[in-house]
Amino acid sequence: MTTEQIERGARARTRAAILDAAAALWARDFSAPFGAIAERAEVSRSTLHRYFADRQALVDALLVDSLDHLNGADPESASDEDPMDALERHLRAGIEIGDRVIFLFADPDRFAGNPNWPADDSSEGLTPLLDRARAEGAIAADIPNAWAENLFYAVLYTAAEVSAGDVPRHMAADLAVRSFRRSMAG
Amino acid sequence: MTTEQIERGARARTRAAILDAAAALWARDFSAPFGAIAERAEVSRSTLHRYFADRQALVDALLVDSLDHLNGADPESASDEDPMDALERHLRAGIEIGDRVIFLFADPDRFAGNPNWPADDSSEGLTPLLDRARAEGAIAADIPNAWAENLFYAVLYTAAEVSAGDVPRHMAADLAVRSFRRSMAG
DNA sequence: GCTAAATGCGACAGTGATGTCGCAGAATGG
DNA sequence: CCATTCTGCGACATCACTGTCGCATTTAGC
Repeated sequence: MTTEQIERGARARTRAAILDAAAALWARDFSAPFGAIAERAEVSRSTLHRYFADRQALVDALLVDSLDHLNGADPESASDEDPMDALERHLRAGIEIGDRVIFLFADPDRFAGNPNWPADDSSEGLTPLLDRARAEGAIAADIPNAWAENLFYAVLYTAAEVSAGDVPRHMAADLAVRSFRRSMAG
Repeated sequence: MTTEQIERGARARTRAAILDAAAALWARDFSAPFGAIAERAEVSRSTLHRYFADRQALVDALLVDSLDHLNGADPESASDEDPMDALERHLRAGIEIGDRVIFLFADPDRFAGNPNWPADDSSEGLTPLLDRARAEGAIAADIPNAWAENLFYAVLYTAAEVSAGDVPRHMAADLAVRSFRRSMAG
């Protein structure tokens, strides 16, 4: 390969395959060993180590990659958009990349202390959208953000879960949206 | 100790303490080592091994114990009880034993192939209650059991999760009940 | 076709968890 | 008070995963 920083072509594809494999396995079992990830990605363990020197490197890379997926799959909402519609888009986008989301949120303190993990101050994440939705009455006043946000990801998680079974993904997504909207209603 | 099968007294308490410790740790990290569980249970690793010969033995014991908790904490509903009320009692009972529930349902195929894991045939688990609730109109006709059941445990999981934080347990339970009932409404 | 990069294979030592012991002290029950 | 049981401590071999090599082979670029 050339000396450029940004990988592309075959190398980028291999890297993506490894991240996909890691997300798929670590979503279910965060203790899945490197060997299993390599096998799933159809690379040798040696190659995996050439892309990611150690476990921490792969965890970090998958963390930022998953966050990119989550944000990138869902363009920022216009400030005049209905916040509940924005949440719905965010939910549907998340279901499309289920493994990444499960990896991110399966264990709430998996990335505690990781500099790449977004701090959960009130200006980040879902909070502004939830606040706006509550101001509009789409979320009942007595539902705290902690519950709304956790339930959001639980519903997302469930949809990703169910669509791995016999419920088609689009149907799971519809059910998820419907369940979340009704859950939040006052 | 005598030769009786059923343990009681101090030995039963030690056993229960170990199971509690395992549930608490494994709920967050299933790869938590035996040493950590022993420490949390305030027993030596040797003693832990005297109660449960190997990891699999403890996993199995915790599985059946958690299922017992889940079912036992919730007396069978009278057949004339409103099915949605029965589900609510089941949900509230589950939240009381959050760690056990998280341990049971954090990874849907953690116990795949385990003979103690209830087969998901339609005559078991929540299915009869869900069917009755749907017949009464408390659950919309177009919500499949797969979604209802998975969402039930997701809501339960979320309540257990949130009540480990700054939301008091009774409030989390109320939010969970409310969210589930509204999610299912037609 | 030639060169350089990328990959697979196998080996290696290091590490942490596991499961098994024996022994000595503490707790328990008659 | 004595015998039995339970427990903690530390040692031990074993195992699986990890991270690092060197070398041979394949692949890709010019």
